[in-house]
Amino acid sequence: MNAETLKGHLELLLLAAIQAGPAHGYAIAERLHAKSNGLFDLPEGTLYPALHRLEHAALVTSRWSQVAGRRRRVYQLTPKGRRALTQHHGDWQEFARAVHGIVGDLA
Amino acid sequence: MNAETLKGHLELLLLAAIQAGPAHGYAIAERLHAKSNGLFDLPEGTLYPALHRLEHAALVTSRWSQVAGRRRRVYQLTPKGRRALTQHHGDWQEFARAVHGIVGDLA
DNA sequence: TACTATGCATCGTAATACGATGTATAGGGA
DNA sequence: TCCCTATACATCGTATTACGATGCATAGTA
Repeated sequence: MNAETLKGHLELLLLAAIQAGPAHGYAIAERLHAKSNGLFDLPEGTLYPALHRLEHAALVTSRWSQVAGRRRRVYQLTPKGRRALTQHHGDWQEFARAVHGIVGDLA
Repeated sequence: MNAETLKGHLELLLLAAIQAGPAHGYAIAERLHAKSNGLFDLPEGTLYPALHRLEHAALVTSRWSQVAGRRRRVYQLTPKGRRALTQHHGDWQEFARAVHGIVGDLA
């Protein structure tokens, strides 16, 4: 997948993945990978800074968890995050409709 | 519209707009504006560098034109540009399907 | 006269995705 | 035992990008 394709939509995807239930970074990446049929495969350099941005923006909170000797940072949506997700979702639909209106002629 | 939303999809939109028929920069922006119901309103700082990138990549060619005392640079798709458009269109559909698969649960 | 629309262009900035790299644990295969 | 892979976190530096600001020029309109 083109590197630039994701830009501007990553936040939506992460929020949506977390909305499905609290999860740590690795699990979030796996959810996105599975639900996209393998299209999305977030590298660490993309995933973790993005999660930190979400937390900094108070859209998610995190807590440390210890599972089988491995530490995990588990993320959860805040009410603000849920609102942001709704907003992003609407924006996405509007954007996708607009793109379709332009390239739809080709189909 | 969020500034980042467009990222990575601008090339597709421009190619699609030009595919509808040769056009100069201003006209291309108007087509996108109209076909998106006003959502896309490309500023010059976005439009012209992007067109230059397309030409540099040999996806479009340009020729100068003089209309009513105003000079215009008219862009046209190359065969390579047409192929790129097809490719981008496929990529877009794949991407949009994947996003829908992830956020679709919210609807 | 001044403003708006048309039409081109470039520079600098901020944001972003990501490759590379590093650390650490657990488990399986050679 | 040794090594590789998967899991799990993190940061740094780079390239790319969209875009605001700015500038130039013409035509029409208020």
